[in-house]
Amino acid sequence: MNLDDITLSQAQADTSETGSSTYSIGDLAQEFGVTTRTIRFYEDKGLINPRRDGLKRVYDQRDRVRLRLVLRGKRLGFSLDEIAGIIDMYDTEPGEIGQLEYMLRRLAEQRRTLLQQKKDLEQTLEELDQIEAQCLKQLAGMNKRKHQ
Amino acid sequence: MNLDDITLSQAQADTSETGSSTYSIGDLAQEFGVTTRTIRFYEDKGLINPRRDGLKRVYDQRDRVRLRLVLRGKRLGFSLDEIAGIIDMYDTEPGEIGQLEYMLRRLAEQRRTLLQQKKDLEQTLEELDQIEAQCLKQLAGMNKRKHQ
DNA sequence: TATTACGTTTACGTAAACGTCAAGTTATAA
DNA sequence: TTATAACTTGACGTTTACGTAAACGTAATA
Repeated sequence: MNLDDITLSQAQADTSETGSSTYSIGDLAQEFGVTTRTIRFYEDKGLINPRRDGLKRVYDQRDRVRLRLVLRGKRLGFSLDEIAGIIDMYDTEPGEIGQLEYMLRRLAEQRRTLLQQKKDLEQTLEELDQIEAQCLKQLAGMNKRKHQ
Repeated sequence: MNLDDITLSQAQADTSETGSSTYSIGDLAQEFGVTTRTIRFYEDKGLINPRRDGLKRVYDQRDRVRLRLVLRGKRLGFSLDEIAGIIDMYDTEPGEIGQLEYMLRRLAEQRRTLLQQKKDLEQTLEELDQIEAQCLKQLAGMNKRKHQ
């Protein structure tokens, strides 16, 4: 395979992070380990809005970042609706003063949720440690008897 | 209302954390802010197994702790199936050595998941901070102009 | 004794988040 | 030119996690 065989989309994808590269739906699906159906579904829910080249969806860096945010939100257990609300905060231009105050309240609420999660997370991790210690102790005991 | 009006279940519930008190399904529902339907559903999924007094479900401390674990798992975004797997680790008596090693592998995997979540969480919190700073800056600018 | 409160099972309904065809278009490779 | 790969839009199916309604039992209260 020589250089002429490299497709345009592959070449552009290869500019990686830096340039204003674009991606096909398949590119993103592969990169993030999701199906194209999933990505289209997110578009349906208004989470991503790629440009079109004819019919085909063309994703740019901004779309890619949005997808990354969606997937991170999912790993944190948020619903797509909640994620939509969160991502909106990322790139909403808040015009009036009321909007700003509303946004600050939402930020505070979101922070509360995340801090509760952090507590839950740390408790769970501690408990895992205890269980693991128990297991190792048991295992050590069994090895001892085996070697007697 | 005098002391004779206090029902047995209320009196027992009042021994709070210490004693080997029992609870009705309604008691737990109220304490944890879920519906009785939810609690029965968790039982259906094998997450809780209360004793019975005739037909009525009677929950003890162990059941209560289990419910607490389920709800914490939910706040962390796990499915009920995943939660079942996690809770099982809490009170499984691992007899043989193979079981122990299997459990250690599961613990390690669970830890990986939680640590990824922690990363996601901290990133998100940082970004919230940035957005909030932006908001406050905007707001400060608007107040300045207003007082000129 | 009738009502109210709380409990039970059974069963159908529902929203979310996709999976899975089907049927067609477009561009590149053989 | 034909086949293959990647894309498109429906549209129906599926799993999860309950909600909701029906129809009934039981126990304390008015």
